[in-house]
Amino acid sequence: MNTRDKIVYIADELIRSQGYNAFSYNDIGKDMAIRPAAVHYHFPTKTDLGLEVIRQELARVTAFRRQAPDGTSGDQLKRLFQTFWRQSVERRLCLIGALTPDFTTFDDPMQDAVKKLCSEIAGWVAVCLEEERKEGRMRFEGTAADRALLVLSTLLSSLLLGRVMGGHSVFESMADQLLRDLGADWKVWDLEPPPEDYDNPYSYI
Amino acid sequence: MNTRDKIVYIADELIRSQGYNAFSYNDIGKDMAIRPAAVHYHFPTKTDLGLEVIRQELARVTAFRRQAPDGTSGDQLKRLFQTFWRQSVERRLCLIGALTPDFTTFDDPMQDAVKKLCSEIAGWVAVCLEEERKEGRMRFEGTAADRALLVLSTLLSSLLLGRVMGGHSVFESMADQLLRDLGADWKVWDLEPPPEDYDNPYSYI
DNA sequence: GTCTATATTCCGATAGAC
DNA sequence: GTCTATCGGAATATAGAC
Repeated sequence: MNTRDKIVYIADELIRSQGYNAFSYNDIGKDMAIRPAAVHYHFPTKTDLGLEVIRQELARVTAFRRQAPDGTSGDQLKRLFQTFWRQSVERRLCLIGALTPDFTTFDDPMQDAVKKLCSEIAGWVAVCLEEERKEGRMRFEGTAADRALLVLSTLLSSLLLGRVMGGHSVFESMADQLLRDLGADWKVWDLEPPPEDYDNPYSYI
Repeated sequence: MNTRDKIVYIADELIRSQGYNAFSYNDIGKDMAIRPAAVHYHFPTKTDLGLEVIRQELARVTAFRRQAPDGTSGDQLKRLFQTFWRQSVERRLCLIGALTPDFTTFDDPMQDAVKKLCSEIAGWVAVCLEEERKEGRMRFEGTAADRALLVLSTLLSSLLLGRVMGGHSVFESMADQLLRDLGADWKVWDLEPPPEDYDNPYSYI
């Protein structure tokens, strides 16, 4: 992995574990044994770096969706839950949960990117939910877009609360209730242990 | 209101609108027309100030619960939803949503206080949910404690996502789904407009 | 091209004036 | 007691060495 990608990788991890405003170029430098200023060569401003972290995340989601066969919305949702499960175990947040709290402190380009991140992810989940409902494998009232926000919220908050209230039992409990409310025919416990061989292990969202 | 309480009041507002790590003593000073260092007289360290913000919030919740008549768990939940509705309109976060993302950057006393904040609020909601279920006014599977986390998560995230994805329609949609899943006999739209005459208008949680 | 040394600004915190 | 002047350090960012 080249220096530039390594910087993005570490920034991604730091954003999820400490928050965007709490990490510094110095933190990145320490992890890579380079000076903070060297990071500025690759990403002149912190916004440049933040935008790239978000861009790569969205690229991974897009790639995943593109290579997913038709009619696998259920599997895609399982993968989503798996990913959050893994984040929970490693006590990290998803990008949405890590970035939205600091939203008002961002400059315009970052705010736009965060908006796009949220809407793209929510849109993906909505498509999956709609198909699952159409196929009779899930049931819910209202629009799929509304329901997608509820799903995302629960997953997102389970990571926030899990870190504070001890253990990933929080994630498991909340994901379980969520799936029950949706009438899903699978449970969190059915899932494989979250895989560790992603291109970027902190994917997706 | 004396200087000390005014500082706490403004700190509370800044934490909810910008996040804990993003606000400074300088921001407080600007709002009050005093120097940043004057704030240090009242609260030597930022932790001292953060702890007081949390303490006052919990005191308000405790006072509210104490003065609430028996058998009003439904009304208490309505008040909770009302409060979140108001925060949503004013584009602020609840304290839990504002503090938990920065959790790993806090020192021990702040971490303990945030833990206590979460567990106290969740405990309150759990008691209300349990009573509503017992009285047949709500229905859900699993423990009330687990369900309380789901309720809290949804409310919390609706504020996070609402600021980003435009308008309080996010809160209204999510709260509506939440109440439907619980089988509540009331809807968000039934609630009075959120009152503005609290001791501290940013209450509770 | 890539990184180091350095500047600048702002943070939280202390010492001391009134 | 209450607040102002100021410190030491860390943050982002720039200028220039290799």
